[in-house]
Amino acid sequence: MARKETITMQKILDTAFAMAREEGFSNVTARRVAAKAGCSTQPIFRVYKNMDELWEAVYQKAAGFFQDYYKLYPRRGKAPFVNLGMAYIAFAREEKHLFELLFASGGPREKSMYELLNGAEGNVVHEISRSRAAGCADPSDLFMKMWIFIHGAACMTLTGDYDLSDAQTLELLEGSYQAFANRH
Amino acid sequence: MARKETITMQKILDTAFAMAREEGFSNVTARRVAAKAGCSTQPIFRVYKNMDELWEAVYQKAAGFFQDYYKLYPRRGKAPFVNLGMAYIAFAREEKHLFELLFASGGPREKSMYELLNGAEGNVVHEISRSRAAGCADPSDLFMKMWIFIHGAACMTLTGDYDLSDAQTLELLEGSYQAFANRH
DNA sequence: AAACGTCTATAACACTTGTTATTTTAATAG
DNA sequence: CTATTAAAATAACAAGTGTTATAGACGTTT
Repeated sequence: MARKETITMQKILDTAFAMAREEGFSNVTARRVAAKAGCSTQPIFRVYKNMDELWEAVYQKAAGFFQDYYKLYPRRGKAPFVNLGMAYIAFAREEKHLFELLFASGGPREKSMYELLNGAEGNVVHEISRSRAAGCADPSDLFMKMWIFIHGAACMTLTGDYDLSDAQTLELLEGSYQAFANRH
Repeated sequence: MARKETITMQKILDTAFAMAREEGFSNVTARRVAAKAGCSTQPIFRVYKNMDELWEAVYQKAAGFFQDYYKLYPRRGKAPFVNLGMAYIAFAREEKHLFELLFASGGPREKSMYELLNGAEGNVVHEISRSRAAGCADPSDLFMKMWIFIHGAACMTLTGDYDLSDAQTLELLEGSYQAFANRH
């Protein structure tokens, strides 16, 4: 009845996501995706209404990718905030382009960090509740401070102003956590 | 002997800088600058070899702008790091596009933050020396932690995840400074 | 007033972008 | 084997980019 589909939606999305990951989100253009997928631009616009729709799909895939990354990252620290920071900073170092897209671009597409973390299984919000149950006086203040600190370190990896090993980062985060928690 | 110059280098640079400040660095294109300056693109390429040269000049002007901003910002905190943080975070809030260009873009043009701050008069490096003289045990560790924290808060203003008043920020920074300083 | 020299404007080139119209290809149904 | 039908390729359009060649405008000098 008709010709067989060779370029699937999945293939286009995977290609576009790989490009966003390796070359940066701004390099995900119609012609470049087509070239990397080994086809013309036409199949893209068959399965996606326009590029905005593909970009949105790439963003969502990146969000899921981070959540998996966070979920699977080894818990080496004592406090949940420390583990969150370790995963977040490692993600910034190892997935610079995705980190920029998700957490540092400031674009309109961007979810809030809270939302993005809350979506992950084993999410940090549960861990905050546990902190409160464990007797922390002001967990939301601690959360904010740790979050600012973690985000700062992660963003500095993008500009090359932060380049510490995992062991050093672990020590840094443990120390900061203690410093923030042991007050008033 | 010749026609009078109407579009000066200064006018072009001022126009381009204003655009970078108000509309973002990526909107500083040859035609848009020309339109805003009320001329054709030709005068731009008379005084600048190419757009890269103008962009570099805009970047340098932004760097000087921040240094003036930092120098003139009122010192309301007790510690030098707190004052640095207040100015830095206020700059991120009030000059989003310039902050992104200078401190959060990750581009190849970017100076290190240390370099950028060190260039300012009344620079923070002097203030660190004073901290050491004042008896702080490990000023470079304190500097790093405060710097990470300050940078984190500033970057969060870009994504809308940090929106505290000056008074709240002052309290936050004073608290963090105390937390970081009272450990070793 | 005429000529010269320099600044500006106009127009064009080559390239990239998203998007769409048209044509070709291929697989199935009769 | 032919006709149908959907997918893919080709080509084009309109808008944007940096850059450059050409033509025009203007002030100074002779």
